[in-house]
Amino acid sequence: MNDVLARVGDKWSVRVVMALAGGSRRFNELRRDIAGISQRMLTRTLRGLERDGLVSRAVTASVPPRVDYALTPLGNSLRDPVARLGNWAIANIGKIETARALFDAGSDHTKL
Amino acid sequence: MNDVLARVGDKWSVRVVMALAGGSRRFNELRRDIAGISQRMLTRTLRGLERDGLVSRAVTASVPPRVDYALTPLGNSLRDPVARLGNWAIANIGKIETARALFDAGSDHTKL
DNA sequence: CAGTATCCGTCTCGATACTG
DNA sequence: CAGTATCGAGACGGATACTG
Repeated sequence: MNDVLARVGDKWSVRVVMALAGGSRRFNELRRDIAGISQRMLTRTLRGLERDGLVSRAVTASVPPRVDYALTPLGNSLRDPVARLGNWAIANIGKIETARALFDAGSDHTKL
Repeated sequence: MNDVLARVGDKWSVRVVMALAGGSRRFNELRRDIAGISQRMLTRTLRGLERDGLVSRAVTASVPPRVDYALTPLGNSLRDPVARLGNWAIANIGKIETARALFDAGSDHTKL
């Protein structure tokens, strides 16, 4: 279970899954959608997700080449738990940052 | 938000939060409950969760020393999303391992 | 367009040993 | 009991260059 959670907890994996939530995307579309990801990391993340059966890869032999990525049913089943976690993070990021500031300022963490 | 997800999605953090879901636990109780965690990783994970205001740390000065960890209200609000993620991982670990085996056996991508 | 290959610094993890 | 200190292997991630 640990390695499964590691995949899910990876920041790039989460962003790729979220980017594919709306439907299939091509490589460079993903690259544009996911700000800050390098080509290398996008490739590696997609391979990892593909290996785990969460993402499908469809190659169209043409010039220029075309590769479409999409969530598999398994990948889709991950959307809900990931979205809930994401929503929690968005809702509570303020509290967490406050707690961090307090903790870092002094050992006084009796609040929160 | 990435750093929040990093903390929350971290495999050890998830397991610690799940272990504390039933109530407060002492250091070595957690160590026993969470199979495979090293002392160092448990300490680091607890510090991280404490810093983020998700876990409280109560020291009882005695011999031997006693330290109780528990979820804060904020930590408790995390229980549900984390449990969903954990349940997803437990429910789908079989499918993922099958997918991995297929992927690794099939096309030889040497490495990732 | 969609990758691979390579280099390289940084960070993480786990094992081990020691302590109040 | 509940940590801290230290160390080395390896994973991670960015930058860059090249290719079918």
